[in-house]
Amino acid sequence: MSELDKTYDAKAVESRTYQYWMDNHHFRATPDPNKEPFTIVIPPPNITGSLHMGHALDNTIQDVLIRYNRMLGKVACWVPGTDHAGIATQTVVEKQLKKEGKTRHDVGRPEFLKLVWKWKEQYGSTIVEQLKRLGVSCDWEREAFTMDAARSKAVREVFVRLFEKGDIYRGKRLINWCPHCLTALSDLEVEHEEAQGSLYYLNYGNGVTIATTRPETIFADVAVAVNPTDERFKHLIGQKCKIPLANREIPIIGDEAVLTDFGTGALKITPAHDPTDFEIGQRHNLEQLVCLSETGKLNELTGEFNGMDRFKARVAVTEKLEAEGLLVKKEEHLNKVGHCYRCHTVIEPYLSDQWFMNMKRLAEPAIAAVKNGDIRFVPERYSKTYLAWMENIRDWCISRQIWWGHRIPVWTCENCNHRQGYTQDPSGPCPKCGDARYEQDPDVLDTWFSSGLWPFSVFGWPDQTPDLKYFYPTSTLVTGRDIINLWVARMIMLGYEFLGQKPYSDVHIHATIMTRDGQRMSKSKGTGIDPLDLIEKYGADGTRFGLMSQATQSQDVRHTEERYEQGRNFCNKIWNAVRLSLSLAKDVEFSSRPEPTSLADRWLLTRVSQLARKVRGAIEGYNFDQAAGALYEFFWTELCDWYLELIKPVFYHRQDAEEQKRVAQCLLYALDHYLRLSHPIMPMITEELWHFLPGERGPLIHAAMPEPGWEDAQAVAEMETLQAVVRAARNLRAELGLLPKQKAELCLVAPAASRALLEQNRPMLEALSMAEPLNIGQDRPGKALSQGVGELEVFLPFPPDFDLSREVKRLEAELAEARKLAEGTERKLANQAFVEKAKPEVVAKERERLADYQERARGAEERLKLFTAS
RNA sequence: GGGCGCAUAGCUCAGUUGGUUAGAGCAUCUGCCUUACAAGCAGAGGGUCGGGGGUUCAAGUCCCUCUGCGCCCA
Repeated sequence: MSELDKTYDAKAVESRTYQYWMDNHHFRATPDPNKEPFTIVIPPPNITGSLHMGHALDNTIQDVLIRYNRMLGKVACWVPGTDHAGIATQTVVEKQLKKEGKTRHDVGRPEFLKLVWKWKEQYGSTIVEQLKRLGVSCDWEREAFTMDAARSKAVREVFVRLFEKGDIYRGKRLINWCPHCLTALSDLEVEHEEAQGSLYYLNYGNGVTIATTRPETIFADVAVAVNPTDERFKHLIGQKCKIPLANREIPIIGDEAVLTDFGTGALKITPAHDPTDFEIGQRHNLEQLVCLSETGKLNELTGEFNGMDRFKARVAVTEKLEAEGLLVKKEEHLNKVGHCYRCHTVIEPYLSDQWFMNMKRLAEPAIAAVKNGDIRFVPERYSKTYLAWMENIRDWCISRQIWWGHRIPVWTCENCNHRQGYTQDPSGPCPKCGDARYEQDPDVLDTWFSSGLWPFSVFGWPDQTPDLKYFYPTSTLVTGRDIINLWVARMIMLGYEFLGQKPYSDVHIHATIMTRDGQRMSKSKGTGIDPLDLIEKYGADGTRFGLMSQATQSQDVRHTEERYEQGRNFCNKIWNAVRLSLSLAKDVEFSSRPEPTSLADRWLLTRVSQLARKVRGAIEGYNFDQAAGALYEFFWTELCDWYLELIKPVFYHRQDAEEQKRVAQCLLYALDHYLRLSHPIMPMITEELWHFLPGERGPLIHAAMPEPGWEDAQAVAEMETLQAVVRAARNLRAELGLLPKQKAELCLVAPAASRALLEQNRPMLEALSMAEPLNIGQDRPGKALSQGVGELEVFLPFPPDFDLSREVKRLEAELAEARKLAEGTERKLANQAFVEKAKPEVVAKERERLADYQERARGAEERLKLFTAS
């Protein structure tokens, strides 16, 4: 293999590595009965979308899981795909038409759909291409689209089966209507926002004053309701009052749903325009009068206001009421108003014929699954969000009055009105009357209907494909909390209903990435961050590392660019350290069983093993920040700052070929393990470097994930002592203002027992603390700076003109600190309750600590005497 | 109104089941282009863990309460 480039070029590394994987089909997942599957279905991004930070985080997590499990030897299958995004896509194409001065009705349904498909072919894969820049290892040969033939087949099958069971039905109900998009929406597609409005008090005669936020709907009033327990009004129940302006008499009824402390306690009932009123109306068998049109304008029922927009009408009606003296008063009022999730228009509760799915029955097994742990939310708290929704679930309005989407597969006979669902377009006569004229329902299905089938539709269901048998149920779903009910809940319900099994075992809900000041990122406000810009600046591996280092189990993380910069710097560090290592280990063969002879080697390999344990545990527990943190700490601090520095003398200043080989093999072994452990998070740089290591190397993407192995606790303890000595020496050198390369005499004073350790590691100590000469003994030198390290002491002799008072001050501080700690510990141990009640090992530890503090205090005191005595 | 979450160094965040002197990155200060890396090296400073109360031998961690912020559901 050729030489490693002198500088790390993320762009070059990333494009050639990704190409290498693609060319060799390394992402392909094929069922293998001898192996365990590990499966993830991607949350399909909208074809209208472009990559944002949420996608970047979501997909990096999925890629980490997929790559990790692939390296565990499983058949890792990550199915990618996109969602047709009904309203969003239709709107995009309608906007295009509008530029030509046309509407979709001008071109007609078939022609319009052709245009949408054309748009999809042209732009629909933008986001998929952007995902590839992140380095994700989806099995691209499995790419699915919610409206392709296979997915459409699943949609029809599900619809028809539920329709035939009676679980999908048509009904006239109060639904959420968007007067701008001109379609029904489900409850979950309405965003409630607080808005400052007014509460109008209107005189309805007969001593009744009602309070309403919507005076423009009085024309559709059919009753006034009071609470039957309300002493003020109960005598009026059964009497009548009169709608102002409309001058229509309506009954006064009693209903427990009326709140006595809201407004006046009397409520006008408009069943066709308010959900609460609708229910009250049903209980009392009231008429449902409609006073608004589909576009939110008042209709002929309102007389002179006919044709006026609902918000203008609110003002106009109020003015007229006031003019006629029927407006009693007007108060400021804060209320929650529903808005369309797509266009932000105020939603109108609207009486309309729609298709609904009965959810109660479907919800049962889905609730049980989460309660009994069959499906696990990580973090666990999100199961509450899910259960709260599911346990109060209402029927799902699944029909949309748009054209782009899965058209409802129900045909109605024009002759006998017989309705039938068809999995394939009907070709024969009506099964009821034999008439050949029937028409398909014009509506399409809610987009979430098809995404709800995603975990099995992507494997070819309803066909019993080998893929379906092997990969379903999938392993983990990774998504954001905003679509737990919208999407996750529906997948679980439909999974149990049609496959009789859960769609996945784990649902990992990751944090939402917010702006720096904690706001939701928004395209319209321009506060969004484009992940592609980050990739451009910091590389995909650097960006991924930055993302993972922030991937905690908290609710939100605020975006700061420093994390990605850290990721980039880290990649650069890895690149350079590998470059140095390869130069040191030149011509050395790789060994999977190196001989860790020196203390440093034993320590390093122990740390490698511990790292493997940490990384595996962290990824398996969805603690990606911990995995990233452990990888960073090991590599930067332990491998680079310590190990590489202390083996340099072996190669630069000593000529022992055997020693060099042993050390190089330990180093290569550590790198080999390290690249494998960090591959899931930083796949491209690691794959590239992997091939530069000596030895037979297949693709890293399919290499085995290291397991914890050989460990030597004593080596770690000894190494920690030596590190402390070196730190103390450097500290003292800084105190004296010595330049880094300036050698200076250093004295280490230690009891005989620890002196052996120091002697054995003399070269390391000399090199890392620039000591020359290095004296190891038991006598304290006179005029020297000093610092205690456990039972050891480090002395740095100083020149004659050195200001003693400074060192005295330093030692006094050291003494005071040690005494303070010792006293605190003494107090603790003197407390009988502590000694009796605390666990024995805690007490024992505290005793050890006390001895250590006392030792330190004594040392500092004695060293201080060296100055003050003379 | 109900539910969930957050508040720890100047900034962004870690801190397992309560148990060393509460950590990291960035920023700051000092000194270094030391033959892998200035996207770097060595050293340093910086926190009464939002306020109050409680449980406990022991609380950043558990309980209650208040304040501020965010999200979800009605």
